[in-house]
Order: sequence, then C-alpha cells, then structure tokens
Amino acid sequence: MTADDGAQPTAQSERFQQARAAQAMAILEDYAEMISDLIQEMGEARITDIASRMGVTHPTATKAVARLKREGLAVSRPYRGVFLTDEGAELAERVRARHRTVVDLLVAVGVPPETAEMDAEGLEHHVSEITLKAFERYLDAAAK
Amino acid sequence: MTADDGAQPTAQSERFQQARAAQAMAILEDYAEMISDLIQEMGEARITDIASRMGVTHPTATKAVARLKREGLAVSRPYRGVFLTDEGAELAERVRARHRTVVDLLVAVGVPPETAEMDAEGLEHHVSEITLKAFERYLDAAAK
DNA sequence: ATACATTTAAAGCCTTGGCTACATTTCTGT
DNA sequence: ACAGAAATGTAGCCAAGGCTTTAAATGTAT
Repeated sequence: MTADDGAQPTAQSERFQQARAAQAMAILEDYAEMISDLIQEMGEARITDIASRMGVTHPTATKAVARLKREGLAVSRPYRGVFLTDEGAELAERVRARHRTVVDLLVAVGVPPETAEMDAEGLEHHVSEITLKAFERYLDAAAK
Repeated sequence: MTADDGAQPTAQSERFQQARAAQAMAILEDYAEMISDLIQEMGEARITDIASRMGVTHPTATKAVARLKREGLAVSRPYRGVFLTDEGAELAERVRARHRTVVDLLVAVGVPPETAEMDAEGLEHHVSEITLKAFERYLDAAAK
C-alpha cells in the first residue's frame, strides 16, 4: 500500500534509523567524556567515581567500560583505574567541544543556562557535524 | 572518595538520569506521532505502514504498539488498524508541534532545512518545556 | 468459492543498559 | 600484620527494542 516494504527506505525511515544509530553512540560518548573529565580532575578514573557521576550503579559502569574497551576506546586492568586510548581521548575531546557549543547556542537563543546544561546532555548526541558548524557560525556572528 | 555513593545525587548525575528518562519516552512519542500522521493521511494506521515508515520490521512495530496500548496511548483490535486514545492523540499533537518548532529554530540559526529535519528527529525528544518556550520566543522575535 | 497474496500475529533470539546480590581484591588504620 | 572497610568484579535478572521464522487471518481476483 505504501509501496516500500523491505524495498528502498524512504527519507523519513532513514531519519529514524539515523536517530537510532546516534542513540547507540550516545552512551559511549557520555562515558568517554566522563572518564576524560575524571582523569583531568583526579589523575585517574575509578569505576566508583564514574558510576557515581553518571548516576548508575558500579556494575552498570563496569559494563559500559567493558564496551568502551571492546570498541578500542579505553583500557584498564582489574582493580585499577580506567584510561582512554588515543582514539577514546579524541572522542572525548570532540564530545566536550560539541557539548560546549550546544550549551552556548541554547543560551544564545534565550534558554536559561541551567536548563541549557540539562537539555544539552540529551540533545548533543543528535547534533550532526553540519548542524554543529552552523551553530558555530551563528555564535561567531552573534559574538561580534 | 568522591563522597556520594548512593547518597544524594549530584546535579550532574541528575542530568544524566533525566536524559535517560527522556530517551525512554522517545520511541513512544515517535510511534504516537507516526500513527497520528497515518490516520490523518489515510484514515487509519496499519501495522505494515507504521513499520515501513519507521524503518523497522512489522514485528517490531507490533511490539511498539503493544507498549503504546499498555501505556493507554493507543487501542487496536486484532487484524485491524491502530488508533490513538485521547491521551495518545494529545501526545502526538504536542510532539508534532515541538518537532516543527525545533526544525524552525534550527533553520533560523542557519542549519540547512534537510539537515534540520534529520537532526530534529533525534533532538526533539530532549527539548524541555522551558527550552521549547525559549525557542518560540526567539522565533517570534526573529519573525518581526 | 476457492486459491493465492498480503497482512498480522506469535514465538523465540540477540544486545544494550539498567538493577541486586554475592565474591573477591585492595586499601587503611591500629 | 591483620581486621574491617571500601572498591571492584561476577553472575544473573529484567525490560526495551531490534531481528527472523513460522502460523494464522484477512482480502482479492478469477
């Protein structure tokens, strides 16, 4: 009836699939950024601290770290802190920069800073490169 | 060490928990909106059409509809179309309006329309009421 | 009206990302 | 040095949201 079952995806279904893919990356990104934060602040990232800051229990944090390791983004030895690989650190830095840009843009269009910080946490993972660049241009223009 | 294990959550951990909660609603919102779209366009929403537009297989769509029914957002009889309850229709309408606002705002700050449409699909679920209101004010101001 | 095509349903599998409960290891203080 | 506390690991449970495969119901066309 709608003419595409299993056949070529529509633009719309592609958007949903894209959104789902972004979501799959989101947690990895959050954990990588958190680990990076902790290393900067305290020299190492302990499972307990990661869990506490992410608002999850430590087994959950352990699982997430296992996934990061599987993806080649982190390394760790039993009963020791977690560290990022070069790739992981790079991801964390990109995520951090994007987060700042998103918060800044929200504030620039009139969102209260606290709310901006809150919403950015979920929002940021769905901001594409193109949109990010647009945000940066907008902020640059507004800064002048 | 970081002083809050299981104790009161930090502002940061609360943000993450909030983002996770928003994510849990996201799929429900997407399906509700899609069902609403289909009903408007074709008078009813068939499982096959929902699946095709969402870019998933029909068993997956069936499961999603089951959740909607469980949450009191939709109703359906075996081998018949899916319909929204008042609550479901209201949710769909809110989601649709928010989607439009988000796309408009993205375009207003310089994001190409096609990209705006793409990113909004994931973004919208994390835009709080407060942020949405700010977007609307911004768009109003820019319209003048 | 009956055979064939399409649609829906049902069952069962997988991964993710939460959780609790329990075991083990490391750290710390006396 | 050793006991108790704290941190980490491991196992197993759950729900969500994908999937494929198989079965049943519905719709359609000769």
